[in-house]
Amino acid sequence: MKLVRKEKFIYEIPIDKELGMRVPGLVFASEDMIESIETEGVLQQVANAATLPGIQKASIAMPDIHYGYGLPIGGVVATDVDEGVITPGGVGFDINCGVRLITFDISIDDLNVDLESLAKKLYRNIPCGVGEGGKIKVKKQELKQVLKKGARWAVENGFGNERDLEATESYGFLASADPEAVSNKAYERGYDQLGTLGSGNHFVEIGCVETILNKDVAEKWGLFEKQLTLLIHTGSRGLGHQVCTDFLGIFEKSLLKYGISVPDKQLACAPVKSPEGNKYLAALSCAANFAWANRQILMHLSIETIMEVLNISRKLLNPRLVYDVAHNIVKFERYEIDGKERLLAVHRKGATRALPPNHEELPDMYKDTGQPVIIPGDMGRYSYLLVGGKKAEELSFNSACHGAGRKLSRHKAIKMAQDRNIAEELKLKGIFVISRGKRTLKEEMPEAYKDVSDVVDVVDYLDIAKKVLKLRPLCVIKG
DNA sequence: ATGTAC
Repeated sequence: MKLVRKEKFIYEIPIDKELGMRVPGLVFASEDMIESIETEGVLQQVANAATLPGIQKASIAMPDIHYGYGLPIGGVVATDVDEGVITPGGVGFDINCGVRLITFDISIDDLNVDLESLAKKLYRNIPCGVGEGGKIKVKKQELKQVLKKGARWAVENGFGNERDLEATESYGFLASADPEAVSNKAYERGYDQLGTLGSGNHFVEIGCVETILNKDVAEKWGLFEKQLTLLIHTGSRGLGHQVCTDFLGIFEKSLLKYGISVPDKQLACAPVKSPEGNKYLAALSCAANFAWANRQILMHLSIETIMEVLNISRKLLNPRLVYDVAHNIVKFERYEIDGKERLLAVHRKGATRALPPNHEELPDMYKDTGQPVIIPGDMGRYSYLLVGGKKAEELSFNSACHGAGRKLSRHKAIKMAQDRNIAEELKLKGIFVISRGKRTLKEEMPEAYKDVSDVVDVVDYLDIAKKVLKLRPLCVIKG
């Protein structure tokens, strides 16, 4: 695949008419990253996405990009709502997979419990693992309310407060949700999965602020060094997975009907303004709302556990949600294209929204600074908090990276880890990890990922999002 | 990511 270096950290895949590319590909990465990206057929996926009807400006790849279903994970594709398509491959199976960061009014110097007992208690109280349900069980009518209201449903049912909604992307729900668009099969998978973690790269992590990198913003956001933090990464579980599966099937059949040809079947799509496209948007929004309710409940369960173990009141602990971001989603957003304002369906698949200062969609508390952008790394090193930058609109439809990005496939990681005891290795570094699945820790070992610092450096340099602080993990719960 | 295969 032809790749042209345009300037530092910006590479272009020129338009290949034979392939049917409508726009170029655009890759944000360092020279070192380009080498690993080029080997996996990932760039072919970036080019394939550029053939989608209605795509605007470029098929965009973030520095944490890696091979995915249809489109790479770490991709941004914006299509015109009137002339373009919507595609499940551009969102991913785990609809509204995302991450939220919570801070506490407590320094790790004042922590009077050992981390191991905190990890054990969290593991006991957080349902985790593939296919696992939790204690919260809802019937169909109630689940419909969840799908309609998102995080608000959780708040109305005692899991959090109004301020949490202010500090959640889209205030924790998409109004385009229609519970009638969701299949019975998806409902079946959702009844007992509210407030559950799942598996794979999902986690609940207690950590602390290691280094402040932007004193001004950190101060405005009330963050300080050695501050105790909570990071939660999960999505819409089986329900969202089923919604994705359902519509991949529907779109594969409707391709012919709409005369759309795609270079890869996994790019199955439909016009945004078709009955199929509308229904996918309605169902995807339900799954997104389920995920926001899920993270809201998980936050509540985690905070209750921390209060119990630390034997501290809520008032003293003072849990505060910094922000909740979605990194697998499609959103309708307005952008100026060739001097004309247009409504675009911005697909972010493993990409985080990064709104710059003064953006109209920002809540008042983040108007002057820009949006908090949360970038989790691997469980053995660190994670980052950034803030939306000035070049995000011009370069990436207000999107940044979403994590460290896989360096090894799950299969390769397991093979390489062999008989190693990853939990024991991390314990030597002072990080207590408990996982339900035997293989999960091998798949998720630090070496399976790029160094998140290198990834974050790229978006920081390009002013897509600027670094605010670095977090360090202390105990991690995984599925 | 995922009732890791319907």
